[in-house]
Amino acid sequence: MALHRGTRVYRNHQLLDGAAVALFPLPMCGRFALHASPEIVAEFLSLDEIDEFPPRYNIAPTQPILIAIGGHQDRPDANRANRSAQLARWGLIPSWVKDASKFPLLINARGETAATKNSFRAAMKYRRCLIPATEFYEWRRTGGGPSEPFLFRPKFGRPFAFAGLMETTIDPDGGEIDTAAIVTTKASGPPADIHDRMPVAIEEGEFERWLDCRDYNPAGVADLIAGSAVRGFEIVRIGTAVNKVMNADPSIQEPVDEHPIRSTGETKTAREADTGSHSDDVDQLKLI
DNA sequence: CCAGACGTTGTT
DNA sequence: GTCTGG
DNA sequence: CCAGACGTTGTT
DNA sequence: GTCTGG
Repeated sequence: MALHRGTRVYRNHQLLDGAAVALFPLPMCGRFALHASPEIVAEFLSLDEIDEFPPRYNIAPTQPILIAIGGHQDRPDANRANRSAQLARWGLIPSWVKDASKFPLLINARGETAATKNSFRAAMKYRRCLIPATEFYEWRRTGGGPSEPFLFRPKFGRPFAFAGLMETTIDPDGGEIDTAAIVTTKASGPPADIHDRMPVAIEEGEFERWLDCRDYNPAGVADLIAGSAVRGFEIVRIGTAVNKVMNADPSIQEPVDEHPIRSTGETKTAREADTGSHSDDVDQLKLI
């Protein structure tokens, strides 16, 4: 690990007059939830079948996550995509890695560069996947104080899907291990107030294209990443209980404030529309 | 040619 | 400060 | 992503 | 396996 750490420092800096200076300003998604029923998720992803799974409110790196793969309609009778769901460890391990313990945890892949990186190139070309979720979490770093957690949730009750990359590797015991990472891009709109990076979400109408690695190469899906916007979400500040992975019950999602501090999308939130409470939040309402 | 990295986020 | 575990 | 460890010798 | 640095 010392090697990697040293390398990172070296690559991000350049020696000028003997002093290390940053070459460029280094401007995510590290936690999410999935508590829709398996039936809803299967319908959402057009899966023929799906195993049971429990509701999870605090999914963290290294844990198993549900992913959907496949998608080319190679069955003549298929009007629904030929997809399947399975579990993968969150933290992608490239197939050529000999000792995963000496390799950093790749929970995110930068969408801007993933197609050219050794670690992601093959997955970007051959093993794109979707990662269903019902909410995700982001932390806002404040000056010196503790970071504040925020919940990003769709304004209308439906799951969404992250753009994911999947890889299969062989563990020391000879067993196959499937791993996955979430694709990220530069944050824009309201999410940018929380964090510089955000996960890429794929619209339902584009599931097929993202998953179909036979007919669409990385260039053929680049627009899904570049044009990604986290639309139709509201962003609410939540308590710090989410910080601890052990805290995994629904209460960790309870808002701290009365209203969402931000909303993404074209209109005011459903919640505000229902209650008619515009008030202080309206001027903070920003559109993507 | 061989050796060694292969990544993201964040920080200052 | 840095690494590991979840 | 955050939280929590970060070590050795020896013993049960 | 493939790329970069030396």
